[in-house]
Amino acid sequence: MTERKPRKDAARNRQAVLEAADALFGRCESPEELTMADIAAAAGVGKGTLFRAFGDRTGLLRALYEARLEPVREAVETGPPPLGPATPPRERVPALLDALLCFKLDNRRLALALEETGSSSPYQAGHYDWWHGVLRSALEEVPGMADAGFAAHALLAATRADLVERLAGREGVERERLRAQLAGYAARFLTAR
Amino acid sequence: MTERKPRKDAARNRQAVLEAADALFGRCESPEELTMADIAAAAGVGKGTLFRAFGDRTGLLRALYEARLEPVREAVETGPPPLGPATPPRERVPALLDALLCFKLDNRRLALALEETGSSSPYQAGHYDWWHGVLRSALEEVPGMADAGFAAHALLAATRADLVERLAGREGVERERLRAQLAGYAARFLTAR
DNA sequence: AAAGATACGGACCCCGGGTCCGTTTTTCAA
DNA sequence: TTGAAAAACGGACCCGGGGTCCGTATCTTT
Repeated sequence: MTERKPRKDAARNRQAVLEAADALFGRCESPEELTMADIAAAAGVGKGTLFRAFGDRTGLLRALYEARLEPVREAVETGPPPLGPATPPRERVPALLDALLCFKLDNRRLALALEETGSSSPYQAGHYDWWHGVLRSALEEVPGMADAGFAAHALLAATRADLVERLAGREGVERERLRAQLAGYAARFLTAR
Repeated sequence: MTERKPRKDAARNRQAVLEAADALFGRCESPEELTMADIAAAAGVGKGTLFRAFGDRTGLLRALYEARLEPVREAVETGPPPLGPATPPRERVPALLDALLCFKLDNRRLALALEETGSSSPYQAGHYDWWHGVLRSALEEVPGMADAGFAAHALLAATRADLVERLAGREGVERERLRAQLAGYAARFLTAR
């Protein structure tokens, strides 16, 4: 047993930081102008505390992201159709992509901040592998689907945070239109052969 | 006439920097550990010179990238099939994607460095818009293709530098296999309906 | 050849991520 | 209840890298 329950103040501060950061990311324009010191200040906490709780900037971003993602993850793993595991693949694949797109739209700044951290992100954040695994297995069940692994990567790439930011942000494409476009793209891919 | 021809030493130094940086990016492991000071030193030049010539880090990266891309650009704009403009779209689209993939494979570090600069890159680097324009017009000529603009974005996303880095680098997928996978993906998308 | 224009280069500035350590709070056993 | 050990606090501090500045060197032009 290497688990020791954290001290009360530590838990409280961790929570405060999470909430403050969450709020700040929602407010700010671009995520890289949001400094660790800012977040610490907003949470009423010292920088040391922040780094002790999350290790580094990436750690904090990941924790935030993970918390936000949790409901989606649950819906995908144990929820009802069209997201849950009981859905037939031709229906589930677009549903997964749509859920991911909506998630990125709802968490633009955060996803952006996380995906542009260090080299070969977001491919080393745990959730990517999870998404890839789920999508891949769904694709594998589609008759005539070759290279489901690569296809999963390629489809996921269509929801990259910076692409979403460009389309929804800079070009002003509305949410529903973007969802429709992605759905159309996925549908075309799925109906092939 | 705002054009004035540059002084001889300026031109020489610019060239030296370009060559030094090019060599260094080929050699180094990950691009973010390659500092401006390093490049200046390798080129036998002061930091000031480097920044005067290229503005900032991104400027240098762009100049390098542009120089490397030039031949490809030419092949696409005025070359013979399957890359050139005379190619029928169903053949040209995969050819374009393959050329882009090969380019990224041949310039992994550089592409990586450029794509992870600042927020919403690489979508603000000029060459992206160019690729997107070319691919989009090719797709528009495919019968039954809806939303060619989005499709172009999505297909381009499948060649993102960090994805290529993960597949070719971390997972060790060989060049030919990766090309085949991308080709298969594109083919499936194109033959739909 | 000499002066005006342009470029050089490295010391210097700034800012943000990350660390350190003296102080404070919590925990827990006696 | 208490006191001492363990854990957390927080902000001054460090460091490295991008970018600037300006006195000096080089080129260009007449």
